Amino acid sequence: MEKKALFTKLVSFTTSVHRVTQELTQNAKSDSITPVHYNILEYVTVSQPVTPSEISDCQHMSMPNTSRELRKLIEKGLIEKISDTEDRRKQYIRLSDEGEDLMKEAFATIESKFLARIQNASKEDLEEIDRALDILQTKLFF
Amino acid sequence: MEKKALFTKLVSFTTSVHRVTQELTQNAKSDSITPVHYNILEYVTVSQPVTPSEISDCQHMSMPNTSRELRKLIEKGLIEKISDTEDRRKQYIRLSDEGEDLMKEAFATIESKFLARIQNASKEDLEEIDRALDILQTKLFF
DNA sequence: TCTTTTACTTATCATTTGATAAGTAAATCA
DNA sequence: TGATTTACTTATCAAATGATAAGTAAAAGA
Repeated sequence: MEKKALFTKLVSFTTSVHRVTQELTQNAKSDSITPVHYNILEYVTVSQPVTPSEISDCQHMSMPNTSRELRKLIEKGLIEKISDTEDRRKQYIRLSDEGEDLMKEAFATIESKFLARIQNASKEDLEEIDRALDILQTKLFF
Repeated sequence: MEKKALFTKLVSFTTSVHRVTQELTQNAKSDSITPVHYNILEYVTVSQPVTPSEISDCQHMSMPNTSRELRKLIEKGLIEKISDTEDRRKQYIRLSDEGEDLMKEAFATIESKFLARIQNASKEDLEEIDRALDILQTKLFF
């Protein structure tokens, strides 16, 4: 069946994506940052401001553990907590200036590795890649 | 610059891939299997037979830790170790029958979730997805 | 043959992560 | 107003993971 073959292809594809992502983010994650902390920071970076609950949901982490890790990140000066003015139970998390710097550096490292990876791609290749990303983003990884 | 935009697109794409992968493999990872063990088993499944050194390289795990985790998986009866007949320092790891069963079940769970995800896709969509996977696999995630 | 290298193991310790119970304060509901 | 729910915190314990030192046995090299 065709869908079965597609599934097999998907498995090796996601394996490759994970491998390449790991290669790209290797060393980008500044030392003294654990994987969990990096993932939280990455999520906050692209979605800020976010609530602890959202982080908990998205990172599949219990609220107590999320709370603990956020406290550690605050102690490291990488994120800030802001109370909601309307609902005082709610908190918003965003990067501190120091956190912004750290993530900017990380993304710069990742980007330069990415550019090295596609340096031999032609203009047509890049357009194909662009279109392929759009297709998979909308039709498979929504 | 166009490559910059492509990089931004890649970042949100890989984020989506990770999120969806996590959704698909959720619950597929039988309980009593840790993330590290699951990753090792997945790697062994698609690449067996593999040596401990290869697992160590691929999973970015030190040899001592790899050795320990493999011992645990052997104790659980999920993998087997076979000595190389030519080079007696070398070992080969492959799934045991029990391990095969476990991974078959895991992949079946993942596949059914995948099928549910693409159930509304037309034949044309599936062909587009297929082509897009090929393009990205060869031109970006090699 | 002697030295070095390779492949892997054992042991140990610190840190991270996961899980659970219990608690606070604010908002919502009835 | 009193009960319930929501959002989050604190505390604690067990388990998983990471890092390092030291060691074994076989192969390869000089």
